[in-house]
Amino acid sequence: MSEMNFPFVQRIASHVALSVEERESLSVFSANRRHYPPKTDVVKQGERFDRVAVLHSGWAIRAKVLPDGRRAILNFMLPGDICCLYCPLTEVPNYAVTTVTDAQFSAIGFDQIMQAVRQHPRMVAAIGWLAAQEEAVTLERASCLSQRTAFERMAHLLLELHHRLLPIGLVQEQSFHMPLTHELMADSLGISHVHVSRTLRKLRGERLVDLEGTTVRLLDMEGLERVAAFDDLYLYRAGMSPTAMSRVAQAG
Amino acid sequence: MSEMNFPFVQRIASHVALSVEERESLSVFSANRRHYPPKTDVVKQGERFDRVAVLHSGWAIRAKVLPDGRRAILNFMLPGDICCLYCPLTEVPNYAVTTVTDAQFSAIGFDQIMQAVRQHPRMVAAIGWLAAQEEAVTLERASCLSQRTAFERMAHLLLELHHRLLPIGLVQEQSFHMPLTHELMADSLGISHVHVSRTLRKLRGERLVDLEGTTVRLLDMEGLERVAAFDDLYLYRAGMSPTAMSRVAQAG
DNA sequence: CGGCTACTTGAAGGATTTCAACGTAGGTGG
DNA sequence: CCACCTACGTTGAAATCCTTCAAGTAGCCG
Repeated sequence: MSEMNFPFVQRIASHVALSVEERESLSVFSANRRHYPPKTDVVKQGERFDRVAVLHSGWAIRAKVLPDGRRAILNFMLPGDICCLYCPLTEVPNYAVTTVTDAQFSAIGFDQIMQAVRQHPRMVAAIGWLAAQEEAVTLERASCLSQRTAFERMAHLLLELHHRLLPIGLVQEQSFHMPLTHELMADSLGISHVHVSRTLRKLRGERLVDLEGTTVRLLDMEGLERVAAFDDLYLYRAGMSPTAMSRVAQAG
Repeated sequence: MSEMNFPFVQRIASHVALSVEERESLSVFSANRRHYPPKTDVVKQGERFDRVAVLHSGWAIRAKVLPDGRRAILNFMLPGDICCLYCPLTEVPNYAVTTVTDAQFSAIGFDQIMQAVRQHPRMVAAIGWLAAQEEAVTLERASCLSQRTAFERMAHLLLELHHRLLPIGLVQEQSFHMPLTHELMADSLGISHVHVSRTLRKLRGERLVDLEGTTVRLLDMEGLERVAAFDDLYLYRAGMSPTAMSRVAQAG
């Protein structure tokens, strides 16, 4: 086995203690690894796609596009993220997955996953854990759109990215690389790109964050969390409990 | 087996041809059926809950509440809906499930589900189908919040409810019972309850819908769909393809 | 009948969008 | 190397959508 430590494995391993064999079994999620240039559709909305996708490197978005061109970004995908878990079933996703930067994806067939699950029942928990996190991120975004002001949403987004980049080693001293245009943030936060600019300015003005090019530095985490009503529990940081583990591992 | 035709089964059967045995096997989802009065928490946000919930009758909401009391309704739950699919894993949901009307819920243990799956591998597809629909509804709601105006959102909500109530026999001649207060709609659409009132008035003014008490009548479906940019494909009405069926049924 | 909850309406205010203009940086071809 | 182009970011001013506040109505239930 080549490199058994890509972000997907990294994230799971931080929640579930994996045996060497289990770890190797996860390599199916690294199969068919393929490179995509920026702004490329990996999965097209409304077109046939019957696999599960895993992002290994780079940033991507999952988005719905309206007939008139308006775009809603459902969530940002970071290395190790999974998506399209129901595509083997529905065969036609109602959202698109599009790269933001250069990115590497795997598209895994359902049969390959089930084979790994049969060998190692705990795979169900490993996959489910990532799926639950994807759901959690998306639901919290919906809650932002529904209830928070633009200012609060922006603060929340930066904290969310911080908390998700941390476990895959992409944060150094409260700062991280964020390769997003204002338009991407706008479509994610449900505001105009002009207002993104103003909102970021206000965050800087209040000494909550600092921006240098594509680098974000969170100057005042507590202040941000207060502004955003950020509750990091929603990301299930605690890890998987032994009881949940054993309950779900019965699956095989 | 008592009554093998509750909405949960009804909806699955309309997508998957079920054998008598499979149908009976689905009765695990009717176990522990329990009644809840209106405005009662079935699942509490942040408190332990490690089962899968199924709504048999009545209306409910799935919502996130912010520390300061603001509430985002993620989706409305209708008879036959499933939720908390990841709760056996996460053990602590980051959302609440609350009844709107009198309602009957089942809470099913993960082991019971897996037992049914072992007997009838197609159960995976049946459950997955409902889960995919829940996800679809929630994502479309997020897209409404992100990109649509209050007017469009309201039109979209009414169409969504219509399309979801139809397959469980709760629509008569374009009209249906909607036991929602303006405040519930407001928290779902991300607008104030005052603006819900005005928005409904406008919909009536344009002869798109008619309201009598809690009964909604859609007067102009095409007009509504145009206003809402409604694409009913997102609900996967087409049903499950044989290829998807066989692919996923390998699970057992 | 009183008290509650839900709905409605008007008026004022605030948050956000739109429009328009300008600045900057990077990439390409002459 | 410069000219040009395009994509991205910024800023101001006006317009719009929506919220908040306040007050009034209607229905329901004790």
